[in-house]
Amino acid sequence: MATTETADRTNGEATGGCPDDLAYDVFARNCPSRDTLKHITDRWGSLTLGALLDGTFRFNELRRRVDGVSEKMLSQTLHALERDGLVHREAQQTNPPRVDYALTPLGHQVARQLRALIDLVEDRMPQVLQARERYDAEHTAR
Amino acid sequence: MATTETADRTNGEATGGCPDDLAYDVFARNCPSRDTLKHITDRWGSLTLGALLDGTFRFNELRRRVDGVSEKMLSQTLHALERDGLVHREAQQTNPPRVDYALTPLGHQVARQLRALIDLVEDRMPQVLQARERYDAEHTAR
DNA sequence: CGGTATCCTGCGCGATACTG
DNA sequence: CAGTATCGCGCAGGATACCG
Repeated sequence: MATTETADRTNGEATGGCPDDLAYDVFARNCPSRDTLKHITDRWGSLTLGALLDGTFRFNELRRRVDGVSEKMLSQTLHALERDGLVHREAQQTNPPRVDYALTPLGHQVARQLRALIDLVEDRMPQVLQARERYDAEHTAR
Repeated sequence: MATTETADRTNGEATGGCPDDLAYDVFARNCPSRDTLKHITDRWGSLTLGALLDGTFRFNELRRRVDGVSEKMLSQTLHALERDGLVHREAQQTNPPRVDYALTPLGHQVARQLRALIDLVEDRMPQVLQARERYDAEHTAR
């Protein structure tokens, strides 16, 4: 079991704590908060949380909303987020099966912070693109 | 040139825009905002921006603050962030050389959003760890 | 529909060595 | 000190096939 998590678990996920076990400092390696931050900010993690801010969705609905995610990665991402207590999974024992994913209260708090970041980035993209042009211009001739 | 960026460029960085080129929707693939979000939320990107919120730092000072980052990855990360207009690089032509890195105004806005997320995660880690235990308990016996 | 099991590949990233 | 150059490994993650 937990097959799709292999990569995740073999990764870091140090069960040991931070130097000071009261503070969870992401800047220290071997701190579990770094792993959680990674789950959240990961390519698919961030987009999945962002998508779930809009409501409750079924597996394939999510796949469509998070453009480009594969079945495997969405599944893996959802498991990690569920394990961290950010996503709630509700399966109805019907045929065909129906599974709904939603944010937990904690997940909602996180997702809102994340969304604020995403909105900021989207809003400032013109500045970013402009900065890139400047940078590239200076570094190609140089 | 741009040697360390190879991976980055070969990646996505689609110069084409989003379907609608006025909105930069991270949920759509091939949208440049997704790349920028990646730079920001990347393992080292997030930590580097977070570290720079505390002030201006030299290369090796940053290396020490962002525990575990290699020279190569820090260099690469800083270049990406500088290119996106989030980090300002100021080199003094002295011997030994001295280079200072600081956030741009835009970088500051982004970093503050990011920091809010990081603080939230660190603050809620006990809940996360508790959720993990519950999850693991339910899924190992099962 | 809602996944899991497997296989395979590219590139993320660390280690090491070298430069100005 | 502040990087770049190069090599190599390992995992992220896509493609495909299969299952309840």
